[in-house]
Amino acid sequence: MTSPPEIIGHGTWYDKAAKELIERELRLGRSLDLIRTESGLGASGFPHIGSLGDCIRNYAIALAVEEQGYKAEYIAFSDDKDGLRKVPAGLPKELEKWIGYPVSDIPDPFGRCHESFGDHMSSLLLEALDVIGVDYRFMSGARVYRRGLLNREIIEIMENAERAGRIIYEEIGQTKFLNSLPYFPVCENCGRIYTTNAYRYLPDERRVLYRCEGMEVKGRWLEGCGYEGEVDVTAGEGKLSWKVEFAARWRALDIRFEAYGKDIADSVKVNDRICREILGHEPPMHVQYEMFLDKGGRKISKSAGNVFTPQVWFRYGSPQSLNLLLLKRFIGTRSVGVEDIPVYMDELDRLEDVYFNRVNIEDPKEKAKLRGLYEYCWLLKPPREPSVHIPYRLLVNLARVAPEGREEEYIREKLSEYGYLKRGKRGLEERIRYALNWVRDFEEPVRKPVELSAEEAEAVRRLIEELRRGRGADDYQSAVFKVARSLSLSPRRFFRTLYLILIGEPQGPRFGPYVEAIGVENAIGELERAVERD
RNA sequence: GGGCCCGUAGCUCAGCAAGGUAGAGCGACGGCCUCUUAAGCCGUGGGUCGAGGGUUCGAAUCCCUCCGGGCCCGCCA
Repeated sequence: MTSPPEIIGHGTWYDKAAKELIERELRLGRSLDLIRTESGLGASGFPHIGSLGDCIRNYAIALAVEEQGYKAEYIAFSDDKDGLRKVPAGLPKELEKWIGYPVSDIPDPFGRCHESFGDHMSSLLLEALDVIGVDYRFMSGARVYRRGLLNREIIEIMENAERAGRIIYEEIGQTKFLNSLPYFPVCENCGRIYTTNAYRYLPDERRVLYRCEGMEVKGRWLEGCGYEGEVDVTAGEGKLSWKVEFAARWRALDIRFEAYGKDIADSVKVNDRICREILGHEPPMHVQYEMFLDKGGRKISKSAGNVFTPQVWFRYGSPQSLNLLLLKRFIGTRSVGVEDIPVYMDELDRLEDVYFNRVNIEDPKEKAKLRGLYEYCWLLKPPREPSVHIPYRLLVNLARVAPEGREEEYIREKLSEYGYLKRGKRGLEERIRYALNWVRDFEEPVRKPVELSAEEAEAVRRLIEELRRGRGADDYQSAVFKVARSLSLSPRRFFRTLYLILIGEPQGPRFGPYVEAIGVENAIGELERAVERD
């Protein structure tokens, strides 16, 4: 009640969770030499913003643990032994033939840039982690199985498969593993992993007997090849079902924390019990969060198949602004789209103002939280100086009207005029680039031919004459009124026409200075084209 | 069938971890550039925080019930 507001770490949710995590490990009496967090990286499709969220949040916990004075490590585990279930949007239909194959066995559809389909997909996510500056230890599921890192766990689970099947049934009502082993061998005949049914385990040889009988994948029946075989479960020729695999990973890799999306909540629930009851190991601390949803409606990028990827975000916004989206809240379903990027860019500026004491926050708890959030957006390596702050919308508006060929120069001039550059220009170049990308990608097609009435065409012709005679911004500005008066045209309407011709918008910057900025010859050129077309 | 989240200004949402005077953006409205151009600037209005109950000196925030909306999982991962 009246207790002083004791602030943990940087005052954020992450610091509190890290503290709980450490207290839990102390209670369990486990070594605190190295606290590992983990997240699984899907490798069967384009990494979505949410995939990055899995990584960043688990990494942020690792950072928070380090802030409490312990060593921590974040493991990015690629689920590349998983089979392909669906051809991702934007990729050729021919890939259908690879459905059911482990994604690490499928050739890279983009050519030779990566070893496999799975490798290509997970590397997209790793690239994003590198851009953001996440310090991770990468593990490939396929390689982990091949190197036998999970062998002890696989054997224990196979030996107790019946109990595992019962636990799965009790927790989520799934009957499949009452009759099958929670292990998917890669079929030695056809190479697929989802079509096999492992029905018997031979403990002495550590082999499973299986039939390639087929399985329903995403509502479609995937026919098996009928092959019957047996495989050594320690040879990396297959994988554990997700229902038991997490548990194996947690113990073998000594994972102490894993936050997960609610889509895998059931699997986590089952794996917690498997881990405790079969592997005799206390599972990691968990936090469940909601999903990020696509807003839809807006085309993002053809090559990415309309998936909202981190790479798309980086075209229009900074890595830190993306971190802000991913870190600021842990709960609540959130629909995200590119249209949200400006909001997060501006919000990050506000946080930066708080961090550098440019705005005062009375409540110390509130202040600590906002500062902490800012620091986590920078992964605890905040800059020493603030960047230049410009409302994103202003940049976009300037980018929209900037004369072709000298966009950056024009924007810099205007910003300077508006007084935005007084406190330095740190990060200005990137901001201009984001805004220009935004305009190029989302606002280009508005420039359509302007239909001119005979009167308007005449006005434009007269204006061209005046502009040729004029000498400077004031002359150009007056010319508009002069011409309008001479033809008893409403200046308002005439301006509208001129802006439509020059920038494709009914309104724009002050005419005279703008003509000077883009070069009077260029302006005349545009106007001539408009009358000729007419 | 099982589970999770949300409901706050006209709209979109923040605030909720750890209770202390209700916030932002957009829109609306009014004003500002001395030749009828605003992307800009200044200002105004606007909310019984879904409903009810509980805890508390104090609840948007914690607990319970209900109503409304959304999402995830259901023999894959």
